[in-house]
Amino acid sequence: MATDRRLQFFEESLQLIHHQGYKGTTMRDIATKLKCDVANLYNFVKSKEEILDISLFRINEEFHDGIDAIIESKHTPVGKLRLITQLYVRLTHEKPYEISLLVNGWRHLSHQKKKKFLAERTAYEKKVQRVIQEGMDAGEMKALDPVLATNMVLSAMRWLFDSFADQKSDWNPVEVERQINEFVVSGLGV
Amino acid sequence: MATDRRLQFFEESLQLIHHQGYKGTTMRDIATKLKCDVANLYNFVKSKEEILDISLFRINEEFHDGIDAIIESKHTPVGKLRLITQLYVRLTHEKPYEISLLVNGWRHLSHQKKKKFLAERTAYEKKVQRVIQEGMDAGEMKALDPVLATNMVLSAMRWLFDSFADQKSDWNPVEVERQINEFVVSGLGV
DNA sequence: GTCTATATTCAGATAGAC
DNA sequence: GTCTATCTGAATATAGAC
Repeated sequence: MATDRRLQFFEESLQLIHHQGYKGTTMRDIATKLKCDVANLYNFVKSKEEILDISLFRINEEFHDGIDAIIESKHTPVGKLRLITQLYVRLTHEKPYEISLLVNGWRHLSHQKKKKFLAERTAYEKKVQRVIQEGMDAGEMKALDPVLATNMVLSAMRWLFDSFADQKSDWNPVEVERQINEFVVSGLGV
Repeated sequence: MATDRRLQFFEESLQLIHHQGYKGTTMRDIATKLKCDVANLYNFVKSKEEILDISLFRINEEFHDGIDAIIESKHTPVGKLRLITQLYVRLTHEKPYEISLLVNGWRHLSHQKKKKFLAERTAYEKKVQRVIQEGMDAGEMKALDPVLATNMVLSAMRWLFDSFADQKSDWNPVEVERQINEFVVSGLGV
């Protein structure tokens, strides 16, 4: 089917981009993987840039929608933080190559798109920061610098996409999530 | 002086590589920054690849030597882990653009060099893992998966190079290190 | 160490036939 | 949707004069 081919095009592209980087992946590399000619690829996107744009902003929106749902929920700050790490682990397990774009690929967006991405990223980091700040105010978490604490929590999970993308690793995502939460919650806990 | 120019060449190169990526940085970009012609750059290195090779393996060795000194010291596992995070924060503060290579740039090493780098990195992650394992065995740290715990601890600091490289941020590295240790030690603590 | 060429290769993208 | 052929620009690197 036509859309199957399109789907395969995006899948193979993102895998190559993860392993070789965006600039290190050529349209020829992708065509070779799909066993077709370079010209074919332009049936699916009108430029190489579109592969990055479309994939990156789609996963970005999915992640941010998830965070918003959690923040609007009725949970304690610690409970919300648990759900946020759970969301991140689940998304990363399901779509490691997409998450790879949020970690590394974004640097190669065009100037305007990069500005948009970074503004959104900052806004969502602030939302997580607010959860942590509330936890500190409520005495549920120890008083660290909230910016620093937010960076540590989010960064502590930023190796997962690489590990989930790797065929040789076979973490159980539920167990990973449980242990990450134990680390993060007691790391911030009073 | 001649070596000044060479030093400046490496500094500007690494800054550009940090911001634009290795493949995204051209010899032309570097020449423009140095206000000289592209041909000049080949006075300092015989290829673009050498910029990466030389800088990356130099900082790698510095980091690994530091870890070895800590591991051979007479400290408890928690004490050693503290010193390792302290070393990482200090190095990252002093040389954010070099650390950027260890986090991202390594992917663009040639096949053989990449193999060598990854083998060394794995070996040193195992050394840190052994410290954490000893902490768990001694009852100083809670029983998490040691591989997972090691990844979380190291990954939790992996945003610092980006922040230290950024002119707008002005973290106090000593205070950063203190808070990271509080997070990490109580994150792993029983 | 610095420049002015210039060789060579490779990348993204398009035209047009089937 | 697929191919062949091709354009255009850009990138690494070198030769050789000053």
